[in-house]
Amino acid sequence: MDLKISIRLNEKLFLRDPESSDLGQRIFKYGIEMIHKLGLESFTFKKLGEEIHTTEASIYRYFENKHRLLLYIITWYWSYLEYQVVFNVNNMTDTEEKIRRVIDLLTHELDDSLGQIDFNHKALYDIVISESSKAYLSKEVDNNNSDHLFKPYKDLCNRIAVLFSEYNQSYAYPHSLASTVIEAAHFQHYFAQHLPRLTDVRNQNEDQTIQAFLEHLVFSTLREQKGV
Amino acid sequence: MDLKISIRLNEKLFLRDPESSDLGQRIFKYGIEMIHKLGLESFTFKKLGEEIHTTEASIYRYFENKHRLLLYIITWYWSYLEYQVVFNVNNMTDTEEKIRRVIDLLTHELDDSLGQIDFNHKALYDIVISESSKAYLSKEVDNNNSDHLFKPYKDLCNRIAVLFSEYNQSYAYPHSLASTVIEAAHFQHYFAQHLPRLTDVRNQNEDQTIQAFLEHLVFSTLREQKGV
DNA sequence: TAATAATGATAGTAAAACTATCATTTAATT
DNA sequence: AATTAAATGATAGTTTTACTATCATTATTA
Repeated sequence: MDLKISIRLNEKLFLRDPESSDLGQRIFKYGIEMIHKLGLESFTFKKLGEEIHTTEASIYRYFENKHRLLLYIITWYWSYLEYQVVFNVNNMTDTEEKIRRVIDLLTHELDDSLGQIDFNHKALYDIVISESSKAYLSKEVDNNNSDHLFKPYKDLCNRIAVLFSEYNQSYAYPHSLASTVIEAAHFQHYFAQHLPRLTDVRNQNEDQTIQAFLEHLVFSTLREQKGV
Repeated sequence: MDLKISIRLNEKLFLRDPESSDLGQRIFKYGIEMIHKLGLESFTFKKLGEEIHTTEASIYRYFENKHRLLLYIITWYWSYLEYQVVFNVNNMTDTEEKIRRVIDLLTHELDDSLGQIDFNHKALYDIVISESSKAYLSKEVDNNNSDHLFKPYKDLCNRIAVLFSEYNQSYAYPHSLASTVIEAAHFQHYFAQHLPRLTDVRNQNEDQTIQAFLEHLVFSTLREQKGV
């Protein structure tokens, strides 16, 4: 079986679809690589152009600016992750088990067992951890939101919230808990790597510890009021 | 009684102490105002200079760049907040009550009952919500951390973690829970204002709802294992 | 009152963040 | 195979940002 699932992203994210050409795909692939290496602040289209032997101007034909490229990359991640969530949870019957699986997916880098990904997904996960909030923490948020650019994030969040509600119908904050878990999964990683006094997570077993922390957090919170 | 508590911040945050002169204080005060208005990305020292009738060059004598100014502002906030926590919790005996008070402080803008603050503290709180993570999400994190620039944040986090441990000695993740609560307090506000589908918090009673969400989260989590 | 420090005024540089133009290569259509 | 259209490359140029440097002027302090 050699099916290629391709993720269609909102057309407002780009000027020319990067999936549609070799150059576009290189911009995506090496964009991830270079944002990872340089950080968003030092990353420029000029530098990316040099790396992939094209010009600044050519890259500008695909993306309005580097923030849009970041948003595209992050959105790709949200979309793929939601797909993974649906795929993984699909044949499970137990809600608790589903939630555990979701937390597992959130705390580890993307799984490529289907062999879909031809870029550095460790780098992508690192970018998600350290740059993703910059995708929405900007003055363009409201405009971007009107253009539905954050839909994949919201969809993912909502899917998790639905599981929480399924687990405990009387819980009042399923969406807030979902977004908290998603965000916490990321910054606990970041803190473990850079500001260890803000976390109890150690470098060894980083993923598992975060997973354990979040599982405990979620199930304690959801059980508390169960049946009340 | 007319005491002026002044917060001494790490000297590596600035080139010349902004507290020490009228110009420095204007940079701080109107820096908050303008970052709030323009967002960090569009904010420049040139624009700030025009606003306060000084020159770009003069501002550069106080701060290396706008990120340092942001870090200074955010650090000021962490320090003041820790002071508030200590002050407010001081004469309480019940740990649960202390924790509730801390969550209350985290979810509301800074209290100026002492009349210490002569700048827009609503704007400061908004900046903390939408810009503070940019203070550490950069490639300079590790260097900044070596210079102890995040100490106030860590101290605050630690103080909260200690309360959590006091409440339940067997809880394994007090620091992670503390940083999660701090961060969640901010982005739940942000989501309520800009991406409402990521939260259950409404615009009315925003602060109280976030407070209720976090109290429930914290106490459920801490109670779960109590006595285990 | 002299010395010192802070600020203002001005200028300048390097890089970032774009936009524009036109030639050339590649791909699609007839 | 010839024609046309689309994508890319090459080059150049503009505006803004993010600084640094210099020197004159205005406050402070000794």
